[in-house]
Amino acid sequence: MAIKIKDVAQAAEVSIATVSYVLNNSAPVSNETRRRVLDAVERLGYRPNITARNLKASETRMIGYAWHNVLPGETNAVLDRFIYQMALAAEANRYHVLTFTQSPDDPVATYDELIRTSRVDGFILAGTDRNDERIRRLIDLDFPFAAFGRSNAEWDFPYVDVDGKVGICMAVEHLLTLGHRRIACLAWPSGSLNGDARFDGYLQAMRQAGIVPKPTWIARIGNVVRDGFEAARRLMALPAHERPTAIVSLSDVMAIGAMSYLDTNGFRVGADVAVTGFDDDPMAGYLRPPLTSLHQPIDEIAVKVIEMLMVVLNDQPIPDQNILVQPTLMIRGSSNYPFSE
Amino acid sequence: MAIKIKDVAQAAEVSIATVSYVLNNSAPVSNETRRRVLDAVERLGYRPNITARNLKASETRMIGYAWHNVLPGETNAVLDRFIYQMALAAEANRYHVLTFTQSPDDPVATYDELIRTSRVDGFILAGTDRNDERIRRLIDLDFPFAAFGRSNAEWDFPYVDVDGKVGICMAVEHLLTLGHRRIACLAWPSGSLNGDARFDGYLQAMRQAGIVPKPTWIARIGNVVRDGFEAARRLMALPAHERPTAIVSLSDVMAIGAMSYLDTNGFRVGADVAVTGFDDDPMAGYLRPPLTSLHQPIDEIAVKVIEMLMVVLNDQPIPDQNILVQPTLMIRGSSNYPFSE
DNA sequence: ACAACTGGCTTAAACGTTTAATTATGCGTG
DNA sequence: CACGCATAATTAAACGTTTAAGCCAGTTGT
Repeated sequence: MAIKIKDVAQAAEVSIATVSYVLNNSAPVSNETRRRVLDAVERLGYRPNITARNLKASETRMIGYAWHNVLPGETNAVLDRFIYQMALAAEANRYHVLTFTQSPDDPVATYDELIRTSRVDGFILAGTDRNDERIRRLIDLDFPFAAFGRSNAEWDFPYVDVDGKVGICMAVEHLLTLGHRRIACLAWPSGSLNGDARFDGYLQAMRQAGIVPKPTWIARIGNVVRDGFEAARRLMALPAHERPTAIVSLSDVMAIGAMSYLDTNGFRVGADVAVTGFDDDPMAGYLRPPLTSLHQPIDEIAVKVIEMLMVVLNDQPIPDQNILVQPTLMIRGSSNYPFSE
Repeated sequence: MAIKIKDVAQAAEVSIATVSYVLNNSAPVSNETRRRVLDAVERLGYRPNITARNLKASETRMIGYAWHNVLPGETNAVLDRFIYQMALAAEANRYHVLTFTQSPDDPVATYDELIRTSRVDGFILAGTDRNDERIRRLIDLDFPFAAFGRSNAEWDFPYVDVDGKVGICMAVEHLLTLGHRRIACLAWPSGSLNGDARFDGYLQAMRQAGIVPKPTWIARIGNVVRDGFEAARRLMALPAHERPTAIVSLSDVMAIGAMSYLDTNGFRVGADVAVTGFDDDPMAGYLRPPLTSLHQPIDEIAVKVIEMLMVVLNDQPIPDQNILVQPTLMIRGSSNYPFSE
C-alpha cells in the first residue's frame, strides 16, 4: 500500500512519534534528527493518511453542500458558479467539498445522516427560504454552517445574501428614467423569501415615483420560460392605455420567455417594450437584443460564505455575520432606448 | 459527542463486537441478543462513525471529480448536469462525491494529493483529451477511475463517450436534405480529440454527398460567442456564389455567436442561412429562432460511468469498458426551412 | 463416556495517526 | 559529586471501528 509513518520512522531510524512531531512542528526536535526525518519523508514520498488523522482529531476537513435540484433541461448558472468558487475558497483553507443531493420530500434527512456518520465538519447552504427546515435543524443541533441566502429574521445564523429588493428598485428606477410609466412585473407566487423581497423592490420604486401599479400589470407565474411567454401575451392584450411599455422580471428565465413572445408578435424589444431580468445569466448578453439584468457578485459571495464558516469552525464569534451585498444593473439593448408617448 | 458503539454495547449489555456483528450481519447472533442490540441502537440513535470504519477498511467511499475550469461569465450546462446526475448515481451506491478544483498548470498534482492522502477510492474524469496526463498517471498508478470521454486509442481504460463524429454527420445530412450545398463549419483549432472527431463528421458527410468544402468555409476559432460572431461576418462577406447557405457549428456557443451576427445584419436565421449547434444547451430552444442542436444523453452517461467505476472498485473485470453513445439531433427553427436557389 | 464439533458470545489486535506520559542524556549548580 | 533541570528522544494510550482468535456450554458421534 501507501507509505505510512512507520516506514518513515524506520528509514530515518527514529520513533514514530518523532516523525509526527517533525511533521506537525508540535515538539522540539534536534536539527540533525529533523533533517533525517524530512529526508526520509522526501525519499519515500510520504503523505499522512487523512482518514487516520481525522479519526484522531475527530474532524473530517469536509464541507457539505447540497445540490439544488437540477431538473432536466434546466440550469442554474449562478449557483453552478457559486459551487465552483466555493470549492476553490474551501481548498484554500485546506477543506474539501462534499457535494450531495437532497431528496425533495425530506431535505433534512441527508444532512442528519452526514452529521451522524461524521462525514462533514460543516455545511454551506444555498437556496434558503422562509422557515427553512434545514436551518432550523442545524441551529437546533448547533452544527456549524453558513448560508448563501436569508431565512426567518428571528433566527440568528451567519449568511451572505444579495439585496434583491434594492436590485429590482434599481431596475424600475432605470426604466422610469427612460420615461416609462406603465411598468409591469413578472413575479413568482407570493410566499418565497427571495421573491417577496424582489417584488417589494418593485412596489417601493413605483410608490416613490407616485405610480399606483394596476393589478393587471402584476403576473404571478412560475420560474420557467413558458410562463414568461404567456404572461407577456396577457400583458400585450390589455387595452392600449393600460398596456405596459416596460416589463420588470424577477428572473432572467421569465424575461427570456417574455422577450420571446414580444419578438414573435411584432413588438420590438427595447424599442416598443423594455424588458429587464435578474441574475445576469452568462447568456444574457448574447440574446437578441441583449438582456438588461442584475448581476450578483457570486465570486465574492462564495468567498465570504466560506470565510464565515471557517470562523464558526474555529469556535470564534463572528464579527459580522449578516452580510447583504448589492447587485449591479447591467444595462443592455433590451432597455436602453429613451421612451416617451 | 456522538453516540459510539461502546455506548450501544453498554446499553444492550453485550460486548462491542456483538454490536458490530449484529449491525454488519457478519456473525451468528441469537435472536434475543439481536433484539436487545437493535433496540439500543434505535433508542440511542446510533450511527457508525464513517471515519473509523474507513480507517479499518482502508477505503473512503468517496469519488473524486475535478471541476472543469469555470471562467467568469461562462457556463457548461452539460457538465453541470453531468455532475449532478453522477452524484445521484454515486449515492445510490453508497458513495459520495468530492468535487475539487484542478490547477490549469499542473492538473495531475491534485489527483496525486488526493490519492496519497487517501481521500478518495476512485475518480471520474471529464473533459478528457489526447495524451491526457491525468489518464496516463492513473493508469500508471493502477488507481481506479472511469472517464466521460476518450483519449489515446492505445490506452486501455473504461470510458463512456458521445459519438461526436456521427452527431455532426447527422447535422450535415439534415442540412443536405433541406437542399443546402454550400455548408460552412465553425470548428476549433485542430488538435483536440473531441474537436477533431466532430470535424471529421463534417468532412465525411460532405464527402459522401460528393461536395468538396471550400477552405473559406472552414473557420478555426475559439469556443466563445465572440469568435462565432466574427466567423459569421467573414463567411457572409464571401462572394455570392461561394457564400454558404448553412453553418454547422461544433458547439452551441459558437452557433449563438453566428446567429447573433446574422440576425443583426439582415440575414434571417433559418430562412436565409441555416445554423446548427452541438450540446443542446437548455437555452437553445428559447433562442430566436430556436437553435437546432445535438443532444447528449447526459443522464444515461453519468449512470454508466458510475456503473463502470463501481465494477473497477470491486476488482472485477469490466465486461464492456468502451461505450460510445449516439447524440440526438433536435431540429428547431434555426434550420427547418427547405432551401433551394 | 469422551473427543470433536458448534453456536453464541467475549477479548484483544489492528487500521494509521497524534500526543500525554515517561525515560534517557547531558549540563550547570550548590 | 550528587542533585535538579532542561532537552530530546521513546513508549504507549487513544480515536471508533472491524474481525480473527479464544472461550464456554451444550450437542453429536463413536
